[in-house]
Amino acid sequence: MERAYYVTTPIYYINGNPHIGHAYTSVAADVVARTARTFRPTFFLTGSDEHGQKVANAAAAAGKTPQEWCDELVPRWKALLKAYHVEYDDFIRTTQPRHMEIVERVFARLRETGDVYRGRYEGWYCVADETFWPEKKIVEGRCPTCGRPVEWISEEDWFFRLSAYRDRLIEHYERFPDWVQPRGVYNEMLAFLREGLDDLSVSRTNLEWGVPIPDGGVVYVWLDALLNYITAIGWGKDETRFHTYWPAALQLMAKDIARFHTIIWPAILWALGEAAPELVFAHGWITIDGQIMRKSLGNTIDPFLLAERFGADAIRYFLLREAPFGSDFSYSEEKIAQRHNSDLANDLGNLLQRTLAMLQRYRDGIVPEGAAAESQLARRFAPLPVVTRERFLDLRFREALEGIWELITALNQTIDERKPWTLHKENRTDELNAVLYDLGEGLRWIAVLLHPVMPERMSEMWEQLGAPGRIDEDWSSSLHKWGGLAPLTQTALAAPLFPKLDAVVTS
RNA sequence: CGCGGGGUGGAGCAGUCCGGUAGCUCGUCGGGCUCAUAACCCGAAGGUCGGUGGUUCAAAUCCACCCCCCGCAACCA
Repeated sequence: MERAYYVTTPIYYINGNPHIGHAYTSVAADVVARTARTFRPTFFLTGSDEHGQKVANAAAAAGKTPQEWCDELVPRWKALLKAYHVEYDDFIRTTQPRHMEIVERVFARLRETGDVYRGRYEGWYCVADETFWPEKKIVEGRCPTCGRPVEWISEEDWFFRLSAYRDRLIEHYERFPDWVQPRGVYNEMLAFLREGLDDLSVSRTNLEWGVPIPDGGVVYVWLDALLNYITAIGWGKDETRFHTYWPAALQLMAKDIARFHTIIWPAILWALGEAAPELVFAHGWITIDGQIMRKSLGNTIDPFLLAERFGADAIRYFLLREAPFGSDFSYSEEKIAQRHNSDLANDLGNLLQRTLAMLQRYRDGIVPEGAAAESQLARRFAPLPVVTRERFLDLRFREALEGIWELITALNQTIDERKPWTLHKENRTDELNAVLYDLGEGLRWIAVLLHPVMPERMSEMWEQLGAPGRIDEDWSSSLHKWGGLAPLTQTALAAPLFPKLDAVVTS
């Protein structure tokens, strides 16, 4: 089987409800996956991380068993993905046998190879916060966050020999300077490596909610969770399938968990004799008034409400257009509304509307024969599909969208310059037909190119144009040349695709 | 202490790696058009690119120092 394009999101930790940040990562991964799918085998994995202390606590607080708690929450996360039109190929749960069995085997194997060994973990521990604190953070024997006295804990644990992989990691970073992106994260991780690495404790003796270790305790959730990326694709079970996907083409996440994916994860993979992923991309945070969105700050955004208010496609567009992917960016409903109105309603939606209205008025809604090959637009935008695909796959979403918007602007300019209403009045039929055809064809291109970002709305547009074939075909055939819109097709003027939002509702 | 990110016209941001007329969106002002969701198109005003010094024929971009904002400082995930 042909090597597939394998893309992953983190598996989401379900100790609470999803917020817009979760949708952000998933949407970005979805756009990449949808783009890849148009021309090669693709596998998009997402899922849920269900073990660990916090889930156990959340469940206990709700008076449920951890498993009950997870079973109730998972549908909510799947609903989020559905609400945002995220089309994943598999959703893995770390409580599934297919995952847990493999985690047990990995743990056993790492013990055999000596990468996991018995050691003693000691440190200052705050019972209330369930957190270990480094010596220098302790304030007069008290927890720096809650102020309660900390205890000295000393227990037997299993350790992963992370320090042994330090040199190889540094080498890998130097040899593949693009394997971690964006650049800032790469620099930070490399600097961290150079400071030195300690071994990592990978067992928890005082916890039961996790993958059990034969001699007692459970596997540390991060080791458990990271392994999902390979348990889902058949590691240790189906070598052929596994190697069809691995190494992953793209592992996507927010930058707060970059360290786990760019230092611990490759070391684990190497310990298992596997390759590191090809690209780990850690994107920025969504901020509100310069503050990080956090449950504890009470400023999280309910993604379901947001999708309802603006439409999922408009939010998808906003998230990817507003800032360069990778940097933090500040969120506000006002900005969403502004983007929606100026880019989607005014530039794009109105372009579709005026085009269909003219087709309706001058040609009974029938696409005319056009002098397609000689079109200026055809020549100017011929390279756009290749450029756009490249940008989507490189996660330069903003640049990709800006490029597509050049076509939208060019079509609006064309209307202004060629004045179809004048051509009609003066009975200059050939010229009018050529302009109308160009507009229809340009919109067909736009629908195809924007489909990965706004699948629902672009499919509607596709139908209104009466375009032939499938919108998610390989671009090298659907956009091979200017002229794919079949003449004599019936178009359908409909209600505005992106109705303008009058007032900005602030919550 | 240290590490990382940021400080660019009224607002929000590109550009900085690989020096060479400072760009985009929104807003403002003026004009055009009437096919269209009071939308679209054209033009204008507005910035000594945080500060100081240095390298250079030339610096937002490279180097040094300083100021301000934010994050990290690891085994909670």
